[in-house]
Amino acid sequence: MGRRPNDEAVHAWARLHRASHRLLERAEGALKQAGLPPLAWYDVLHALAESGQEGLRPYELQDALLLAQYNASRLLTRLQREGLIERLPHPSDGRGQVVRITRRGLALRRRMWVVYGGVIASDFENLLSSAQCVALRDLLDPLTGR
Amino acid sequence: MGRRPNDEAVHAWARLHRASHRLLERAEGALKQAGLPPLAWYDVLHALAESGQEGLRPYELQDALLLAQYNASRLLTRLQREGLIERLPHPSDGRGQVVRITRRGLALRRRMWVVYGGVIASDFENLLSSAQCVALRDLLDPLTGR
DNA sequence: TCTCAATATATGCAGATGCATGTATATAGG
DNA sequence: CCTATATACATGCATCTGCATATATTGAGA
Repeated sequence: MGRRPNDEAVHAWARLHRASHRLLERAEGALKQAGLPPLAWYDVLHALAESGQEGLRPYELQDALLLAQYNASRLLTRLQREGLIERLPHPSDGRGQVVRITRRGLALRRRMWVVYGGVIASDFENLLSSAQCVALRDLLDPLTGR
Repeated sequence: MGRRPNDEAVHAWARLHRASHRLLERAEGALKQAGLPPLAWYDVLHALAESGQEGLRPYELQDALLLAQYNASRLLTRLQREGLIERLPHPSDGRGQVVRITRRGLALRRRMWVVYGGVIASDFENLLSSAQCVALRDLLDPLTGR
């Protein structure tokens, strides 16, 4: 574990984080400029929309979105306060709850995707061919694993 | 700008950010566990060390590290408080200052690199061949530009 | 059934961040 | 030289985040 990384690795490492940082900044900026909430809200709404009316447990959202437990808890509180999600007590597990997206949440998700998807299209897809996207994905694949 | 991104792009986008997020989390975790300051401190110390005794203007650091102006200002305040850098009034530009790393700063940078470089080696270089690092870098290159 | 460790979620507090704005100096145009 | 605008940096305030810890419930085993 105490090894020294070689130059190629260090440069690739730096570029990876720089690219990610810049792109996220763009996306956040575009959302803000459109008067919309931050990306994290979209991620939650998207995951919940995909889960259908089954909804998700908060800990499932944590895992899916790489959120810290306390961040998930408070993020859900904010979304709930805006009427974008609902939190129901879990029928069989008294410790937990089930989170579901509301119609308002679905509507906001759609409005956010117009902006968010637009950034992905113009600032990302625009600069990479489809094959490059696949190649990038394959290269990053081993890094994503846990 | 209002276009819809295709699937390959969306997946690659997601993986890029997920990989970056996970790796940074690892690095931050390793530093914290070693009782060392966060990555942002390393980035500043590294940039200043590279700049030699010339030092850098705060706005140069902002550009190099993609920091918001107010973040840079406060980050430098913290580093200064710990004696890791010094801020001198700029000789010819009365608005500005010159930031230089101290010997303490150089020493901390070295200690941080042992841990940080170790993470890069084990969690990144370990999973990608040298050629893959180069390929990754090339793919990300167009995304880095401004 | 009682106890204990593990799991699910929430929260107080301190520190970090974003946003708007403030202060000072520099530079360009008349 | 004077004024207007741009640049460099700092900061008050509200929000968000991390960290530690609290609360409730479940499940496994004695």
